[in-house]
Amino acid sequence: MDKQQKNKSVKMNIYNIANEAGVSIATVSRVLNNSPSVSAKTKEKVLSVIGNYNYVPSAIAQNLSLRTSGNLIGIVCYNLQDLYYATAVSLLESSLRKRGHHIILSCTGEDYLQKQKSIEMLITKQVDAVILIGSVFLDEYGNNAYLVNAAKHCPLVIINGKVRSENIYSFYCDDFTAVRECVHKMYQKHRNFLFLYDADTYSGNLKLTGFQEGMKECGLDPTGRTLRCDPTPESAAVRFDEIYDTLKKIDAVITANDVLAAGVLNAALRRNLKVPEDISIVGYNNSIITQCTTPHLSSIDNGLEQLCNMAVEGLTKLLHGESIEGITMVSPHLVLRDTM
Amino acid sequence: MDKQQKNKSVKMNIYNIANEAGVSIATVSRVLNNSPSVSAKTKEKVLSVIGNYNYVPSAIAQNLSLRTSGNLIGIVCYNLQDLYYATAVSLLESSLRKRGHHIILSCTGEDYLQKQKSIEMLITKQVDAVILIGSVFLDEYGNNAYLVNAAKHCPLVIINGKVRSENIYSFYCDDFTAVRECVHKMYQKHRNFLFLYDADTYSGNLKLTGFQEGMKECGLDPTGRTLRCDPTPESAAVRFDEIYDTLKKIDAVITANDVLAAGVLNAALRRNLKVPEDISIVGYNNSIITQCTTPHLSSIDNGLEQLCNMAVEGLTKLLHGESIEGITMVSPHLVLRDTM
DNA sequence: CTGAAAGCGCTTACAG
DNA sequence: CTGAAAGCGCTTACAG
Repeated sequence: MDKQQKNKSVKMNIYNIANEAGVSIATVSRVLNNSPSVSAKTKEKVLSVIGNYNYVPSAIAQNLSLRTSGNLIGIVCYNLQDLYYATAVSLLESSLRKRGHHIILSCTGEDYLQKQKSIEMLITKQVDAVILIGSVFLDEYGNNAYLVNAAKHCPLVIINGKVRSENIYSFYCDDFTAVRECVHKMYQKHRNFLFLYDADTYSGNLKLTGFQEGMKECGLDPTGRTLRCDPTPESAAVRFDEIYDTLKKIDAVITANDVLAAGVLNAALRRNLKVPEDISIVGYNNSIITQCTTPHLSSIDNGLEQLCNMAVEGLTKLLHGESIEGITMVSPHLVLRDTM
Repeated sequence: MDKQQKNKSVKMNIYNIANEAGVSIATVSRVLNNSPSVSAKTKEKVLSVIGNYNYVPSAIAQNLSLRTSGNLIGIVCYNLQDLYYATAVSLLESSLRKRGHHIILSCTGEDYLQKQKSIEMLITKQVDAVILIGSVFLDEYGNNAYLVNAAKHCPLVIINGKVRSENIYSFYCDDFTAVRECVHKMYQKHRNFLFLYDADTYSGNLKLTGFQEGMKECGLDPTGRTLRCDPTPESAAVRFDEIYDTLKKIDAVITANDVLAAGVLNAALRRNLKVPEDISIVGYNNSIITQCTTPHLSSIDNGLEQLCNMAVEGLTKLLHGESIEGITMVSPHLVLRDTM
């Protein structure tokens, strides 16, 4: 057999290797697993055959045989093109990889059926746990049954969602309070508020209701002052422009993320408004976008890194048989820059 | 056995189910696979036991038994916190998921050893293929041996990298020509060029050399006019400021991505430069950042979506036994907005 | 329509 | 130090 052929990608298994080396599969397995009880000579021979054929044992079969898991963690996320989720997945991935886990990733958007399908697939793949990021949506009957059901197979970790049920662990950011307090703070100088958002996620709703509650507490009426737009700066700018005159000169805007805040800032500058003198703008996520604009955006930092770290730490404990709290909350904080 | 216990998460296997239903595992398997040759009565009985125990068969074991693959595709990417890579992974994931594949994700940064480890892990997990995004780095000997080796096990698809070898398929964007032509275009009005970049990836180098070549063709000396900075707007702004006076009023800046362009724009505005009258700025990636700034950034669109689509299409063909080109190139184009 | 048996690619007691 | 055998959780010819 010439070199050319040896390197051919014929899928080798342990039987082929054993045959070629003139030993039993048990022996091949032993050298694969560095068992001390193999003679140097045999070991060398087997190793050379393995090398020649570029043989790599199947982790799948090893796990089956050893009754061990594949150290797989499923991540189901809402939308990876949103920097927030991308950052979350990135943080989780690196943290989990350091602990010897591997990631199966699925992005599902708002479609709960797709989400359900993804979770079922992950369970089928024997994942040790699944992590949902900002992707808790109700099913057609308005409940979380599909999550409760999934949790019978492995722990479910939810980031920025809250489900109280057996074997489900929620980690979320108190966006409600953050926005509510932000309204109070802005109320010191402003009266004409506007809230812009672009998604009906759990945390999106916390922000929205936080805004409404804050306004009411300040004796203001939130009606007509919460607007949904598409997830682009342009859409935010257009919505802002549409409503600016109607609502008698808006002077305080909070947005559900920094991209929308940038859009509002653009529209405000286009109108020759002075920021923050004429209008204050506060974004959300404290992302790199805040530093891409002139002036830089003030933004609410939702402690994503902390959230992800806590989630992975919690998950690690669970996988080690320890128990953890069902619900963990992180407090966000306002980061002041130039737009407020 | 009460309901409480039934719902307990005892890992069931096909033997337990068969026992409980009073049939053989073959029969259970048949109802699992919807075989027509099971009596309605038996089927019902088995199904009820399966339901009671919330049993889900192991796809791992099924694949082993059927000698089928798990439809797993490995994705190794450089840095998911960079919007460019996040978008790439998102596009690949949704496209692959539609075709019935699942994704194992690994983010490795610049560390080639980590990259190698990730690729080996993926092969061990029996992936059908691995896709590398912007993450081709040379090993300590300055070569790609670890990739060539990996390609003996499954096809390697490289996005924004170029490796010519058996079973390796490269899809890249002609960033060299894009930047080179951009320099020529800017040369119509400008003479004082600057190029800012933040990573030594393959495509990063294409952009860099495209800039140098373009300048030379225009009779300009690129020396000292290419600067590396950190991947933040602030770092870009600082580097720009440092060099602005030294280099006698820079009036044309090209950056390796939009974040850096935003940083330069900030610094320029801070100096009260008029954009684009006093200085033109062109970013790269045509990301959402371009629309977050005032004025909006002109940017080179590297056709990421097209690249990802072509890669997945190519991969699908490969997996169906068809053959495809080893190297595929996509042409980027300049998108003019307000900064040039 | 149903079950016993062999097999997927591995590992590890158990003998020798 | 080495091999034959049983087992991981499945599927599917082969008999009946």
